[in-house]
Amino acid sequence: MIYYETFTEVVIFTVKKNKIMLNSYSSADKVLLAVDCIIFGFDKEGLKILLIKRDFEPEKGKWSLIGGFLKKDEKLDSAAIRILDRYTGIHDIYMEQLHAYSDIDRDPVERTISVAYFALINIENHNAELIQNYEAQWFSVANAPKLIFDHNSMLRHAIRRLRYRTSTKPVGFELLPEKFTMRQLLELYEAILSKELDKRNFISKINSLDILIKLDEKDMMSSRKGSYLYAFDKEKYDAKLLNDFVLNL
Amino acid sequence: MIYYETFTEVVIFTVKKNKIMLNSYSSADKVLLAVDCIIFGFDKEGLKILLIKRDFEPEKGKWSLIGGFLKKDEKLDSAAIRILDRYTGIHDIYMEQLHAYSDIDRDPVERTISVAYFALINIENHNAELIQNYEAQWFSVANAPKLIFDHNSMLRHAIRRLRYRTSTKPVGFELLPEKFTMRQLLELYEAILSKELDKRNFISKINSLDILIKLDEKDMMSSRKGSYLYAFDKEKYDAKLLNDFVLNL
DNA sequence: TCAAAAGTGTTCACCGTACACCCATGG
DNA sequence: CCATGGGTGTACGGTGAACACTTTTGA
Repeated sequence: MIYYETFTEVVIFTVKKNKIMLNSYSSADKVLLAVDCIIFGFDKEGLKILLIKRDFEPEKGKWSLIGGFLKKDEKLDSAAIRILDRYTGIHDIYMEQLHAYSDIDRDPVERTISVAYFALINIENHNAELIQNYEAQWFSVANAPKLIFDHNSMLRHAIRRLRYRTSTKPVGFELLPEKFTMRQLLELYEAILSKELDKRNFISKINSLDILIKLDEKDMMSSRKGSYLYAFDKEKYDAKLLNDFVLNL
Repeated sequence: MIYYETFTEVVIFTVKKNKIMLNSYSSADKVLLAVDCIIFGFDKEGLKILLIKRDFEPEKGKWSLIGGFLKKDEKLDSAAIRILDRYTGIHDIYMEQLHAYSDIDRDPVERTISVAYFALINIENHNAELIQNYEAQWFSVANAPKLIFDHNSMLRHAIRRLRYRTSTKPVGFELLPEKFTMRQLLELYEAILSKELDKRNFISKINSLDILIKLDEKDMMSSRKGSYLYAFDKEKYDAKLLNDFVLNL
């Protein structure tokens, strides 16, 4: 095993002259790598995020994103999936890497770099187990509490990304139950974009995407007339997730 | 100092009962964190990237992005700036974090996570020093060589981001010399988007952004008539960099 | 019969796109 | 005088945005 003072110039020259095979970057600093998940959900009250209460010092009692550390033999995507599963029992959902946060003192306990992920889940499918088995709790995005470290900044970042995603992917649907009404879909997009949308324009844009199946079933809860339920055409939906896609709302 | 088996559940419960202040996440794995820079440049031959020849095994003789390791007391943005400066002498340029790459075996020497950055520089301003003092070399993006590790994938990713950035920021200008012709600007955008643009439409869109100053000077090199040189209106330009901005080409 | 939400089309303004000709100059 | 690149304007179609009335039915 060979050790060098620093990588880059030193290593390059030393090795060039001796033609030695490099088999470690031993002298480079190693750091803790955390993964934090911004988990969005949606229900009739609006757009929400899932938080846990930090139960140890420092910052005990404050709310925090769900997070954990990357393991040696794991990639970041897998760590995000593992951490989400551990805290919520949820898997197989939409997740996307957001950004790496690396301010020196962002975590007062120890120098830690954090890679944030954001995830979309539908609350209805998972809420019961969540509340019962885990210490996680849903908060309205609009009035999220103060979070530890730089988590508020991650959240802001994630909301921006989520807004952008609405124009790029049919991402909103990840947040709804299997069957949903047009009104729910509309309100979801309104919550994400935090602006009002015109019902007629919205519906015609959505229909032009051609990814919805209008069911024969009606939801009778919300009105006397009842409103049709919709579901995704899974195949067309997945195609849109992969291919280019534009939706201006 | 207190040690725990793993962070997450174990730590949470142990500490809760004893009300001990946590001052290290000692048992969590630490990893090497690299920073790799995709550096775009532009000249009359088109869009280019700056690469260095890896001069030690493994992968000796192959081309590589410019990279290095994050130091303990440095944030990622600073590392990217430091690494770029070390290899090129260039600083004060546009840089943006791209993505964290973490496949287990992406670096055969040792487990390394890499955070990629992309940067835009104008070749004319820096070329002389670059070629003389450093082992870096410009390659046409269109026929970039095979790169080590997952660097080709980073490059693809960076090109996609750069294309998107053209619609979000007046980013192309970072790549041009201080004074430039409309034709140069057009060709830059054509190179980035790798498609032909209509000269008249392009010019009117650019003019509508209201960030250019038409100089009294002409470039007589390219034609008999000569073509006007332009420069940025720095203030308006910076405002556009910060604020929302849309440019569909 | 009325309250409450569902459902449905049209018009207008703007923007992106396609497209062609004259200008100035050096050789 | 002519070859070369520079510079300019218009017409069309599509899309986003604004906008209002009828339908259904349970209470």
